[in-house]
Amino acid sequence: MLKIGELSDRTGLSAHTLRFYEKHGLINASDRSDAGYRYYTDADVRRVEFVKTARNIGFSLGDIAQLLSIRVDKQSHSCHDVTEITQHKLDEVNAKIAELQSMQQTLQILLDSCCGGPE
Amino acid sequence: MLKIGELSDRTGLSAHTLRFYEKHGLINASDRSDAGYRYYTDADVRRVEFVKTARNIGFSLGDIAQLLSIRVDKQSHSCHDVTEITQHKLDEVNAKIAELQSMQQTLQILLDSCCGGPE
DNA sequence: ATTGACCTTTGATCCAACTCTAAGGTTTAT
DNA sequence: ATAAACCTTAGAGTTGGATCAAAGGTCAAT
Repeated sequence: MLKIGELSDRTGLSAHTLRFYEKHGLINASDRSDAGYRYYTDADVRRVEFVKTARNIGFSLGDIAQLLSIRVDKQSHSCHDVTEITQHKLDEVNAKIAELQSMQQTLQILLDSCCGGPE
Repeated sequence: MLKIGELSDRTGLSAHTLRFYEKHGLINASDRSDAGYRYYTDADVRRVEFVKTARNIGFSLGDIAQLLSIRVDKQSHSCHDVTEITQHKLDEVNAKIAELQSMQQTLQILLDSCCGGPE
């Protein structure tokens, strides 16, 4: 079981930010000490990593909460809900990939055309 | 020549946002009327589209300003500068694509495993 | 048992990127 | 020439996400 500082070290997010995420329903400590210290498990580390990736991609905290809730207990969502939300996010992800690939091309052309390349 | 409202219609950004972008050095009107009305060309439309794409991908306004300045007049930057900045952004783009693809996979698995699939 | 590094909470503060408001000037069509 | 639909500016307000501060409690090692 990790304390918040150790989780912070392991994930690169500050303890501040981890508490902030908790307040927004993204990451709950698996346990608390009598004094209230948060204790985290390896599963929590993976959860934090998922949040990091999703944030980095550009999902909002609300979006991430939704994805996590599906990921964790699919049972409690109707099949239709899961499909709808997930498919929607998947569409967004695919659109972003397409835009990034177009930007990638633009940048590559810029790079190639600079030094000694054709204008 | 388009007025700001027409540019807004054409790009889907509000006139507010277009002025805001101007204040931050991203988009300048090609011309002004005597009364100060902004007038835009087709090149300006394309510039706005570039900004939109870059924002959507997750670049900050500062990043975009930098990219635009390179795009517009490569001459005034040293070859080394252009290479450095562009390569850096390219690396970022590639990293984002990788993250998105990993998220894509996660979502796809979630989707497949839901209705009738294996847990 | 005391020190220093950790932890707790509540609430303030910061930043980027908008978004809107107020007070007023301009165009275009009738 | 007047109404409706535009445009101008400066500056204030909002939102989401993150970060900090104050005041104090806890833990591990000496």
